[in-house]
Amino acid sequence: MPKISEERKLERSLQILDAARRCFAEKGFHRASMADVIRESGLSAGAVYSYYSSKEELVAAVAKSVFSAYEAGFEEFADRQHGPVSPQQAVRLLASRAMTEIAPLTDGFRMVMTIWGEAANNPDLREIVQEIIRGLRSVFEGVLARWRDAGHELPGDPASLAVLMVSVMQGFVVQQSLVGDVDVDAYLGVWCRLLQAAGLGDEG
Amino acid sequence: MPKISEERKLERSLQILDAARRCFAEKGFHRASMADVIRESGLSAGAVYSYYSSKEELVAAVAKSVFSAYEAGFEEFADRQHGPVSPQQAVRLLASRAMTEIAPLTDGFRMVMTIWGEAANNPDLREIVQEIIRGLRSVFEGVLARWRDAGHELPGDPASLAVLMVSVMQGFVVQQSLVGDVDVDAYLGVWCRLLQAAGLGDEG
DNA sequence: GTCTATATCCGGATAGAC
DNA sequence: GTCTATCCGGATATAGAC
Repeated sequence: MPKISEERKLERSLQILDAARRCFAEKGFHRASMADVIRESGLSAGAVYSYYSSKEELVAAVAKSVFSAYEAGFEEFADRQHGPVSPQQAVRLLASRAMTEIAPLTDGFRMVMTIWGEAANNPDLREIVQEIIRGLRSVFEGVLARWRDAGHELPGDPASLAVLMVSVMQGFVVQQSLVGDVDVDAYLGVWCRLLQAAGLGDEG
Repeated sequence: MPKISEERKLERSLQILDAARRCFAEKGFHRASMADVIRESGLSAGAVYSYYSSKEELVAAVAKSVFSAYEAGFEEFADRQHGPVSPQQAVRLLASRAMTEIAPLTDGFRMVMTIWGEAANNPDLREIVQEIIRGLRSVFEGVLARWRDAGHELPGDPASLAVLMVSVMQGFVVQQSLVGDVDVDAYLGVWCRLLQAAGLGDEG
């Protein structure tokens, strides 16, 4: 029998998750200590550990939380069966989702980069990241397949093109987080014009 | 007055660097301990620390070494002033360089991903990585500018297009290192066909 | 349920012999 | 120049009071 309500519990765990995300984004998973997270959360060690029983668990929870809102849009997107969407539109929609769901987080893109780097050597995180990548690919693949079925020509199979389109989004994250000089609008603009020129645009 | 020759010294430091790279690629920078590196190198703690006075220094040296051979090709490329190269050709050449210089290293692409992740939170590494990214961008930018000056139409300015082209290479690294199911030839193929369709190919 | 204080461990770096 | 043994700081996780 819990002495505090479920809502209160959830609220607390989110408070911890948020503090952890900020710490991890700022210093990276390894440089940020549990002491940092505890301080940032405004709670005590005991309290934090009662919600997340290890740092590893907290790391995984943070990684999931960073992508969750973004991923939630995938299904919404897949539901739009009504009429084929152009690849260009799909690019714009998914990019704008990233800008509303991930960019506003403190050091959002750097956090993503940090997660990817950790995922390269941490099976738990890799699993989480793979799911997102596969989901994103399949959204693009669906759009491309429907586009082709609607009578448009594609310069390759939908699956391979989808991988490429995911790459363009990932490359933005890499360059934005590590160099920091990428203008989103210019980036999207040139990508969309390229798609247009290749016949994957709105008038394609 | 050194008791061992300069060559011997260099050889040793490379031996350590190589061992460190393998360890870092396998476990990541933080999970791999100096004890791991020391064991892998076959030398002793004292010896290793006489060549690299801290782990941090070793990490930076490894990061530099991973990119050095790849980067060396940039100038070679820039020297090819004789006649404009198509953007598509540039893509193929730089990709093939990556496949010969980075892919053969033990867990080469995962090592790159690990470096990027660390660079997100480590100013020293970030500097190193930025240099590579800027260099790669400027190679593409040069090619695109010459291509345009030779009378071809571009779907955007060379600088923005260059950023996009770098992204496509980076996205490959991300997906290959984290999902591991990307076929290089299919990937390059679809990218080149897209460039072709957009008028940036050999017959563009 | 939550806090403080701390046990325990591990990793980086060094000291001194050879 | 190189090796072994070791020191020290810091980080995770827990134990026990309230």
